[in-house]
Amino acid sequence: MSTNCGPSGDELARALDRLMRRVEAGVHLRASAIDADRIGPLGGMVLLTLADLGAVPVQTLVAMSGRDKSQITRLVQMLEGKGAVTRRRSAEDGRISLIALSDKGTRMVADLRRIMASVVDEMLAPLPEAERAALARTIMRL
Amino acid sequence: MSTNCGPSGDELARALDRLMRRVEAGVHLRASAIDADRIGPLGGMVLLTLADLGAVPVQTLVAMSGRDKSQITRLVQMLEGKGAVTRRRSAEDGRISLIALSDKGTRMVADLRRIMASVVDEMLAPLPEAERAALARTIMRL
DNA sequence: AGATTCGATTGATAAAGTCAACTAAAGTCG
DNA sequence: CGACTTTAGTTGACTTTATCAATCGAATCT
Repeated sequence: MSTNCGPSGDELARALDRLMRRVEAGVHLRASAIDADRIGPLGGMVLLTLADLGAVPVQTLVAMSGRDKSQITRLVQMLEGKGAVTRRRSAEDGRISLIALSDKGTRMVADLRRIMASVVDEMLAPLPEAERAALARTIMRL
Repeated sequence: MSTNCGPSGDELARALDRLMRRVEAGVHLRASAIDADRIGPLGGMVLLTLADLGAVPVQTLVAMSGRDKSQITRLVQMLEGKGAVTRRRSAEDGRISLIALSDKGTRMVADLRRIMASVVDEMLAPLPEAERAALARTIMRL
């Protein structure tokens, strides 16, 4: 498959890994500031996913997060308890309960994104503006 | 300077966040395949950090990971128990114990990187080769 | 020296994650 | 239709990971 990829594939993965570790650590350090509602990192991840996808069944959140379904069930219960998400039964399929952001959840996502943006900004500060823009365009294409 | 940044800063953060969530989920799903030695995701993170930095005190790993020092202490004990890292007291400062990869740990890092690279490759497959190279160059500059 | 700071570790406890068993709604096929 | 299998989601028991305060010993500071 990747026969003519040369060494760049490995290099890229390594660089991306390093970047991700830095972002991860940065986010983790600011966790207490970020996570005022105590929804945890996975909770934040799920809210962001919901912001991307709209109302989805639990199983979609399972697929997008790669976690166990029981964990997602309990996480959604917690988020519902905190008023961050709402659920309604699907009309077509009675087994499915559709999860969506509430107004409060939407506000929480906005906060999350603001803080994430500040972490990323800080991390990408050394890059010239042009390159940052190019990076944004490239990544967004995925 | 950042006043005329426009929406790109936020967009970039959002795109990067989405990419990271995907990589995270991809890695999580392959966890059982990746993590033959059962060192956990944080264990892998620490090994990769050690591969980047060489022999470092525990507190450096704390700073790089953003976790609690006690957690890192126990993690290092576990990694030492599995033969992935070695430790020796610093000659200059007797409080510091320097952690470094063992031969086995180095092999584990190679494995980790190989699998990470395959996940990333798969994820970046839709990009044309030229853009992937540009991306690698940009990220490596950080 | 005595007090203090700093790197690292331990203990107790809370939170997150895992695995198997279970309920109920859909789909399958005689 | 009515037994069957499958699918979405939930629950229970349990393991692992993370957190927070307290501690220990080696440096540092008057």
